[in-house]
Amino acid sequence: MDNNWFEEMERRIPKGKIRTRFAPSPTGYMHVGNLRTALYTWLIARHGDGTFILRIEDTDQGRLVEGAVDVIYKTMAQCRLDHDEGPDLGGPVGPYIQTERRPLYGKYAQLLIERGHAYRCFCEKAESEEDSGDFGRGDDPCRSLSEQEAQRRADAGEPFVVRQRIPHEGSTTFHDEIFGDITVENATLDDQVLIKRDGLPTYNFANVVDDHLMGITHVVRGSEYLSSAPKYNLLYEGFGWEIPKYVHCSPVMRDAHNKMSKRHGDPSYEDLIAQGYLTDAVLNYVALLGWSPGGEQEIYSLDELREIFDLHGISKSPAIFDIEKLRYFNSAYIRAMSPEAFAAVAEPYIRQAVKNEAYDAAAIAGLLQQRTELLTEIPEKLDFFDELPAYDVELFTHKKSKSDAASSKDVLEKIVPVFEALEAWTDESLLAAMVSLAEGMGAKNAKVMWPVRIAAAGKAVTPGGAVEICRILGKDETLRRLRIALEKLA
RNA sequence: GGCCCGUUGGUCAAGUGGUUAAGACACCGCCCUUUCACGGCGGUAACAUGGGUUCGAGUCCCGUACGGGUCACCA
Repeated sequence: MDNNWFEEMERRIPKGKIRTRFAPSPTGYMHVGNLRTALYTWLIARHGDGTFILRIEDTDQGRLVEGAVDVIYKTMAQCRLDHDEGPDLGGPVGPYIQTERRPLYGKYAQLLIERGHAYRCFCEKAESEEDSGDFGRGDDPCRSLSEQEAQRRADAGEPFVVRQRIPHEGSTTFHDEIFGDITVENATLDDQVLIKRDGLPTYNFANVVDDHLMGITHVVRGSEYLSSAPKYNLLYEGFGWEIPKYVHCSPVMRDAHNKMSKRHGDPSYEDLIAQGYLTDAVLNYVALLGWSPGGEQEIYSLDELREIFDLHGISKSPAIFDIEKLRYFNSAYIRAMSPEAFAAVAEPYIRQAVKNEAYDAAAIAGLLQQRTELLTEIPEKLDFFDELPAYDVELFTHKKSKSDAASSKDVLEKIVPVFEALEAWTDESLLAAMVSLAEGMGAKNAKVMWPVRIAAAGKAVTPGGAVEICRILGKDETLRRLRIALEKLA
């Protein structure tokens, strides 16, 4: 073995700073749990002024998805989870795509074999579940093959896998930042495969080698890997490497029994955006799904999260994804936007419903901002602008303002000439006109406002009141609609 | 089934031996009001369970139940 090569690899490892990595396998789908893992991983690095790395784990040749890596880049960029090293940026410990690191794993596996912590196994691939269960639990005949014999068969071209040699005796304790110390009997661990028959490493082996070689200090991953973690310790011990901090996160669930999944139709990050959710709201909500900063505050910007993030607030138990609460976060984020920013994101949705350019999109956005939870809900709220809907005179009946068909007819007959005479068509002039009519009639404002709004919009629920609706509609269109109402009420 | 892990209101959760067991979403009621919202006020609702330890347990220990994970040449 080339000791210089190993030493050179060790020398390349950056030391001293926090280094974390997000290591997705390219499936073409960024589900919510994935996004949360990426967020926490990024947060740990950024909170500690560390380095955040993107690594692609593509060792499963059977599951490659075209364009999947682009989905990852795009999502990370949209979420502003920037990385410092990765396939696209390079870095001191690359390459950052596992299939491009292929030769490395073989060398480290060989090192383990020489040290007696691994062995070549020439057995046929287990066909049935029963077969696989017993093998590798120490019963694998290849485990006791002499090194000379194994080398001879390998040289003869006989296919093999490399398995980890787990001790039959004793126990292994590993430490997790969230779950604490976990101890298992070595006898319950199997001689897991390290190098597959195709020469590529398994996830478990590639992870250990790459995390070490890339100087990763905090390994963040799903709790489904918890039970294989003790085997990692044995691997680290076999190599004589320092064990990184492990942070296992419980899954994000769709209900009490099932994880969020594409198969069940649960939304990915992209789906949520398409459904009208804001990236910042999604990030904020996801951060709090399974993690708590402790206080009563719930709304946090990415910068604030970076400031306060502490991995010890991560929960041990799974959290159910609640779309209702995400919706609430989304509406809170929308309301907190500047009017200009909201107008900018809302405009495309406004124009889906309002084609008439005479109606100002920014003005309409002003009405919508305080009452929009999802961007995609915008068009349906605006269907009365381009065309007055067909509506029933029953709409003029309103208990609270004591309005009915007769009173509405009376109000509209009186307001039409007032509106006709109005020179300025502004919120102020419209309001003044209607308030003074109400005063003159000895009625509450609502008695006037209700029929005007119904006549102008033709529907019971509108974004904005009579004043705003009339203002945006303009004088001519408003009067036209009020006269139509009078005909209906005649 | 073996091994590992988990369990505070419907949901997210605070809580690290002494609290009237926070807060948020959802839900209900009231108020504000030109509709719907927004906002304000209030309400319903929880420590899975049985034993210990202790003056005292949601907090510590053991059992049970329920749930999840894992037991792949997938990650």
